[in-house]
This record gives sequence, C-alpha cells and structure tokens, in this order.
Amino acid sequence: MYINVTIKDVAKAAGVSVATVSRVINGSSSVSDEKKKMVNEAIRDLGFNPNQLAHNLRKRETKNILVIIPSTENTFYSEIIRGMEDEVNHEFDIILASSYSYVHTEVRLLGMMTNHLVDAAVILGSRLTGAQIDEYSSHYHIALASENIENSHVLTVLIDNEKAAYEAVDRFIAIGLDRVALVTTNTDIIAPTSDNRLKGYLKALRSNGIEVSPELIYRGDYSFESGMAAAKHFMSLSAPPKAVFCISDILAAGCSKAYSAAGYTVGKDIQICGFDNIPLCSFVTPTLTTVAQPGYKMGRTVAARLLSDIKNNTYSTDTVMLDHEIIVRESAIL
Amino acid sequence: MYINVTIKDVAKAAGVSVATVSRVINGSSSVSDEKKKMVNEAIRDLGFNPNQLAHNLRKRETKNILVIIPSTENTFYSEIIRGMEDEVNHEFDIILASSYSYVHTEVRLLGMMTNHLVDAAVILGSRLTGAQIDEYSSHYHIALASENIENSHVLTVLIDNEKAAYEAVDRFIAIGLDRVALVTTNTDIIAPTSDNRLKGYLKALRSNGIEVSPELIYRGDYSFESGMAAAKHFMSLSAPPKAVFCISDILAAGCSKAYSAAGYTVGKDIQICGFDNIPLCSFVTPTLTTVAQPGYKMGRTVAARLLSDIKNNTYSTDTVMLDHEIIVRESAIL
DNA sequence: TTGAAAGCGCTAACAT
DNA sequence: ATGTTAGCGCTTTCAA
Repeated sequence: MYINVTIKDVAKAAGVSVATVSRVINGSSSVSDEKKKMVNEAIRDLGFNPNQLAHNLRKRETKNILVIIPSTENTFYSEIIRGMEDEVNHEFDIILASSYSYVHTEVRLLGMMTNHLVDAAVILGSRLTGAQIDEYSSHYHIALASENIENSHVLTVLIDNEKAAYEAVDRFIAIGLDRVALVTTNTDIIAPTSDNRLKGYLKALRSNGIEVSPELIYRGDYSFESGMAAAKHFMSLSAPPKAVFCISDILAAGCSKAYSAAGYTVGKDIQICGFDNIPLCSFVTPTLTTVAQPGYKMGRTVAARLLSDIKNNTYSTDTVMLDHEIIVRESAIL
Repeated sequence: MYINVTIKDVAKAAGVSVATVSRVINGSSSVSDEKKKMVNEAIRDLGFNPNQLAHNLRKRETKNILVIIPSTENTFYSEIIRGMEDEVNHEFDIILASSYSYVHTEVRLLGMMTNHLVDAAVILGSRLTGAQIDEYSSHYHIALASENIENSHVLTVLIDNEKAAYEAVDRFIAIGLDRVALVTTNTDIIAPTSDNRLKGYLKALRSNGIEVSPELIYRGDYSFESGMAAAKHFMSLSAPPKAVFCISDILAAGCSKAYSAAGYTVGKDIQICGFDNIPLCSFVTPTLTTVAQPGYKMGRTVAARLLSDIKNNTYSTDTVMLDHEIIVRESAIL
C-alpha cells in the first residue's frame, strides 16, 4: 500500500487522462472497457487511494454524519447509533465524538460541520441554549435525538418524557402506593429531559390529589452512587416512600442495590422503576422495571429525516414524538 | 451563521489579500495590527468559517485520529478513549466509529486513513490478519490497543493477558480450589486476547499439576446470556467446579446471576472472577472480583506514542505491555 | 509586512 | 468516449 499516488500518476501509467480515471473511479460516465481495464490495472499496480479530501472539497459533500454523544459510558446511546447506522446503510459514514457535556467541546465538534468536514450532525444530549442551536439550524443539517433543547427550532426526535413519567408514577399510585419518591438530577444540570420527567411526576401526584413531599424528591447527579445515596436518604425518613421513580436506569440500579443491601426485598417492600431500558436492567438482581425509550427507532427516524433534509437541501425544525413503553420486570410490579 | 463565505470574501471585505487573511487565521506570520483588526472584523461580520477540507488538503494533515471500536456497547473502551482524549489534549480530535467486528467495515473505516480524512487510526479489537494490518503499518500511522493481532508488526499497547489469566487461576488454586472452570468464547471468534487468557488458564492448571477437564471449559459468545448458560452447564456437572474464571466481566456477571438464582452464595459456594473491571462490576450483587486492565493508561500511552510517530513521521511496530491488577471484591476472595 | 500566483488532488463543464 | 481545463478554498513560496 503506497501513499501519495495521485490520479495523475494513475492517468500517466494507464495512458489516459485524469478525467477518464475519475470516471472509472466514480462510474460517473461511460468509459470503454479497454481503458477501464487499463485504469483499473494501474490503480492496482500503483496502490492508488483517491484523496477523499480533494474529492469532498470539489463535490462539496463528505457523506459523513457526526454524532455528538455526551459520554461513551452510557450504553443507551448505542441503540440510537445502531439505528442511525442501519438507516444510512453505508450511504453515509456515522462518526462519533464525545462532548462530556461541555458546551465548548460541543461547539468545537459542531465546527466539524460548519467547517465542511461532515455533512450533518446529530446531538444526543446537548447543553447549548435554544438561541445557540438555532444559529446553526437554518444553514446546517443538524438534529437532536432523545433529548431536546428548550426554545429551539431544530429537528428533534424523542419521546414524551413528561407523559412517560406521569404514566409510571400514576401506575404506582393506582396500585395503592401513594408515597412515591423521585430520584433526579440537580437543578444546575440543565436537562429538559429531567425537567419533563419531574413535571410528569408532579402532575401524577397532583392529578391524584396527593401533596408533594419535598423530602421525597432526591436530587444528585447521574451516577450509580447518587442512586444509592437517594435510597439511604429515603430509608431514613419517618414516613418513607413505598415506591421510587428514577429518571435513569443507573440511578435505579444504585437505588435498588442500596435497598437490597439494607435488607429490603426490592419489588415487594419497595418498588423501583428506572428509565431508558439499558442492558443493565436485565443484568442486576432484581431485574429493573423501567420506562423504555425506543432508542433504535429514534436512530432510524432521525437518520431518515436527516437524509431527506440533506438530499432536498431542506432544514426541518419540527419535533417527532415516539412512543415509550413501560417494561415490567422484578423491581416493580406496575 | 452563514454558509459558503470564503477567504476570498473576507479578503475583499477587509481590503486585503487572501494571503493576509490566511495569516491572521493561522497566526502563521506577522500581520500589522491594523490589518489584523480589519480582517477579524470582516470575519465576524461575514460569519466566516474556514473550509477545513481545503485547509487539510493543502496542509496534508487533518489533526484527526480515528478510533475504531468493535461496539459502543462495551463500556471498557470508554476508558481507553478518555485516556486518548486527555493525551492529545485538543491538539487532535478523536473521532470514533464502530466496526461491529466486521472485517469489511474495519477496512472501510481504515479507508478514512488511507484517503487522508484522518491522520492516524487506532483499533480496539480487530479481526484483520497480521498480513492485512501490516499492509498499512509501514505507510500509515496505525496502532492497536487492548487487543493485539497475531503476527502483526504494528504499534500495540496491551496487558499480558496470558500472565493475568495465569495469575487469577493460580490464586484460585492457591486457596485450595483445584476445580476451576473457564468461560470463554468460541474458537470461531479469532481473538488473540481470549486465546491468551485460555493459555494462561491452562498454564496455571499445568504448573499446579492439575489435569484439564474439558467439561470445565465453556465456550460461547461475549454475552451475559452466555455467562448464564455457562453457570447452568457447570451446575449440572457431577463434579462441579468450585471457582469460575471468565474472560470478561459481562460473562462473569451472567454467570454470577445464574448461580445466585439457583440458590448458590456467590463468593462462598462458588467463586467467580471476571476480566476488564468495567463499571458493571460494582453495580451487580455480589460485586465482581476481576482482572483490571489499565484502560485509561492504555489510551494515554497509545496516543502519546502515536503523536510522536505522527510528528516525527516514524512508524512504530513494537508492543508495549502495561500491568494488570487483580481487584478483589465480593464474588471471589482471591 | 504584504500580495500575486502556484498548487494540494480531485470533478465536471465543455469541446471534440 | 475522451481530453483539456477551470475551479473547489485554502496555504505558502516568492518577490516586492
């Protein structure tokens, strides 16, 4: 495999023009079988690799889509990515980069799009403001999946988080568990997704005539440890909850573990529900009841919409709502 | 934010030449404060974004490193990636793509390197042969981390998997557990890493004068379910094992879960050890004893070596061995 | 310090 | 069907 062999070298070796070489590489227009053979031989002999940079520059397209993920540690994103990959089906390459939820990293990565290194970007969990994202959305192909941005006008595919949370909590109440706790994130972490799940929780209480008990709302970060801490807090209460709704499976797993360690039978003494339906749900004991997001479908949907936008040079700004599903396992019998 | 504004437009607006604009963008040579100001204003007013494609084409470098991961579902890779990101420290962008262990996908992704879209590639788990990878290694900056390729001559950073497995199994035997089982992958999955761990297992038995019992070696895939199946197989044996060494944490977690479900007290009735030390180890009950790979350090090491190769235009072909560590938790008291 | 111009490697319009 | 040539948008020599 050799480096720095150009189309010009191939043309010379094959005794044809560079245009002809370009034609056989891209199949863009017809070339006689004879010349085609010469060119292909030259390509093979010289170990020619077309310079994609030059190609992309000239064509003004890269056939690459960048997916910005907050962290590679969260397995929930894997499904979305897989869905996108399946949808673009080798017509585009999906490349990933992690932002670790830093705005400056997000912006730097979006530079790959504004700088023409990729044709489009989809962000799975952003810390940008609506105004910031809207700077991009009218001139670049950009989309959000699984998490929206408040006051933004950009293609977004997600579930109705408020409704999903409402439903889970309402079902807890329906089976007689009126003291249901919530484990969520700190208010300084601006995540509309968490906010909406909180709203759903509050709405479920309200519509069932239950007063909100502040001590039943635990705020921490996204970690397993935070889930454990929440459980310890709840157990210390004089009027402890009978059910716990967590805004993520990792939190639910931590919560469940702390309860089990304290001698509770999770699913009986205390009911716990998570969110996302990551593989971990079936790995832990007891298995986790959770609100499933259709990650794979989200990926396919957002990719399909984005491809259509790219092809038609349009810029969608609407939000597509997908259905959630409550998956009942051992940690809660909803 | 506007699209298609070029350096030429900026030059015209600022009343300078394109060369001057290029100079202020890159700080490549001195420009008078006056012109610098004019140019920066024009850049801001026009919302100019340099076309990185043209830049890269001309500079013959992209400042991008591609990391090919078998799957985004495996959280072990996250640490390596984080290590690489920290090491390159914004001098390069780390972009990821998943191969799903398909050779043709790997090759297609490596095309991003041969096609000059990225300056280097590191593969975390490859299905290429030594001959295939060597095609690249003398002309492209390529490296492997955590998993090697047999008979290859390419920069590789990993632990001594045979020694690590040997040590874990030897420690089981040392505490009197002479019937120790192995959970690994099928022979049709060519993974030198699994092979070496198998070798370490066999060596530990041999050096302790223990005969290998074929029924104590379970071969499946990499899944949690495969771990559960292994446990069920072991439990059905007339002379069942007292300890199980698994070549991955996911397998160990599955194995542990099946034993627990069958009424065994894992860590007492049966001892289980995993491999990799992924976060899951502390999430499950009982927590998993495991052989830890220094993922973060692997990432830093491979990135440091690669950066040096890129800068000096050299092509390392050596293997760097990092130390493993046995982390004792609840599932096995080694 | 600055500008003109060549050129990175490719594609595509145009001419034949 | 094929070749010539003008660019894509940038950097960098070279000369002034």
